[in-house]
Amino acid sequence: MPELPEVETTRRGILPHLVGQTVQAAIVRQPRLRWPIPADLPETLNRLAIRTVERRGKYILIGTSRGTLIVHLGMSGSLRILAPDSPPRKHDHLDLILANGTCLRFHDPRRFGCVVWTEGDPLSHPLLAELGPEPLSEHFDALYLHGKAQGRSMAVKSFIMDSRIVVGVGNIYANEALFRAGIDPRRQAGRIALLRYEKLIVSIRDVLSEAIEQGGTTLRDFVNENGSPGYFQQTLQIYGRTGAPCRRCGEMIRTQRLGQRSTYWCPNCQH
DNA sequence: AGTGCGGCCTGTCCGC
DNA sequence: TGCGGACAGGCCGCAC
Repeated sequence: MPELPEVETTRRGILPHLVGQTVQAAIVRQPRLRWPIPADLPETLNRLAIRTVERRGKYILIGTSRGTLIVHLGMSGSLRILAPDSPPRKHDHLDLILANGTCLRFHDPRRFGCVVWTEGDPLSHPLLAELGPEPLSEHFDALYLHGKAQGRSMAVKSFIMDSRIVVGVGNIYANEALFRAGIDPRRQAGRIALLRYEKLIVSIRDVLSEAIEQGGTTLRDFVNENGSPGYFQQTLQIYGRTGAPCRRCGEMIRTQRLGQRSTYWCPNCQH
């Protein structure tokens, strides 16, 4: 399930194959994603030059001479660079064929992802306009997070997973970061001291950048742009380890649904 | 305004 | 072996 590190890994992987290329054709096999792919997308993209491949949160922004293709991988999506004649497989919903013959292919079994076209400033698009700061940017610091948390009663885990607060912290990394920071995921966001938010900021940054270095976590669905799986799941400290001993203190790891999401914590290490 | 939940999807896994 | 059901989860949109 692509979280920010997987999205960033994908972006870096496809970028050199796309920038400077021209779209020769677009093939839509299944338009019904989270939002339908417009029927005229192939026509719109025809002969456009790709200039940039950027990321905002978990959205990949493919910038062209006329507008931007906003791609979200949802739960199970992937973007891969393929040879011109690669036969499509199940759930290969969209191809962009480039002038040099290579193919950018969007694959997404669960179809929680999206491919949206926008002209004008992509950051002003409704999907992106309300997003919070990037977790790896300097704007994301303890003063900001602590300030935003004032008066908020929701669980801190739900709070850091809110993309208006900070982008790119999905369920796996929220669990991992809170474990590292020693914070109980159920604790109310507004009842955590500045100093502890300092620790949480560092944990979120570390967990995400380590995963980016390693090429992104793989659970079941993620395949990186080369088709080979990542391997960060081996280093997970808390996620999915219900009933297993805490790697730090040996206490049995607990689990509970929090805001419809599986939540894991060590009752001894996290308060 | 803040909070919490339903719904969208399919593949995988488990129990019968 | 087949089958139903639970589960996984990002994020929008809605109801309270």
